[in-house]
Amino acid sequence: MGVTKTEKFTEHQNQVARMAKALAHPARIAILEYIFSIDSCVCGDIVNEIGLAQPTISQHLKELKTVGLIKGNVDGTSVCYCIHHDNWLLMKNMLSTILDLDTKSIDSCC
Amino acid sequence: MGVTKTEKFTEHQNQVARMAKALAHPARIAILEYIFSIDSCVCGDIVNEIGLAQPTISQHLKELKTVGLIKGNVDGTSVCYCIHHDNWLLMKNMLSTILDLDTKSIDSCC
DNA sequence: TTTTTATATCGTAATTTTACGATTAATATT
DNA sequence: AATATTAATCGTAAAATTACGATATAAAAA
Repeated sequence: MGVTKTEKFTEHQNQVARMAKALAHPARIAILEYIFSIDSCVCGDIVNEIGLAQPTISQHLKELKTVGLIKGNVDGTSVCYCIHHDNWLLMKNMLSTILDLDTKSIDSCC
Repeated sequence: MGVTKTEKFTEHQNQVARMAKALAHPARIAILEYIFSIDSCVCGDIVNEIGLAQPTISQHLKELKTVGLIKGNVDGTSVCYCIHHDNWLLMKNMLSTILDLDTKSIDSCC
């Protein structure tokens, strides 16, 4: 136990959940907001911005990179991160398939 | 360790993460999609629809209820669940504050 | 070349999440 | 009243997540 039973659900349901999971931690929200606020690549100062230890930030960045929401390229000793805009849009579309289900439905009870 | 350092982040960042977390499991996505598909209350047959044990479903329903995305009212021996439309809208607005950040930004590097 | 700087990875502890059998609680049926 | 039905709760195991010190890696600066 402790394992999500992925095989019980559709590929789409698993992907939606996977995207939501990437956003399911305040540190990752803070990181993404910060990168957006710079409006270009963030080189080096993410660790200073967020009040967590460097390995922890590195771990969160890795998760965001793994799901494809950000991309990083090495620049000397530091690494520059920025939003992967194409994948961000894919993520939004993915999430909106569930988020926008309420536009079609009308309160018929409760 | 193992605890999210909530105090390091803004109330808003914590709330966004909390909402995303509610959607971060395929079973909960499946449950929500199913309730939407019925377009009214779902009384009793959620467990049959999703291929997980009854206590597991009950646990997921509780989580969705705790964040306010669904509401349930007792009807005899069964319980009817439906979407909490007001809160669903609040959740969408909450998430869109981060999801829509990309509309303002232009690729200036990477 | 040695030292500094910046990030990633390793190892690990604490906590949370996921899952489910067993049981309880509450109502409906007989 | 006894039984059946349905959902919640309890207890617990397995796994995943979060966090960070220590260390490794890699490039820049001295």
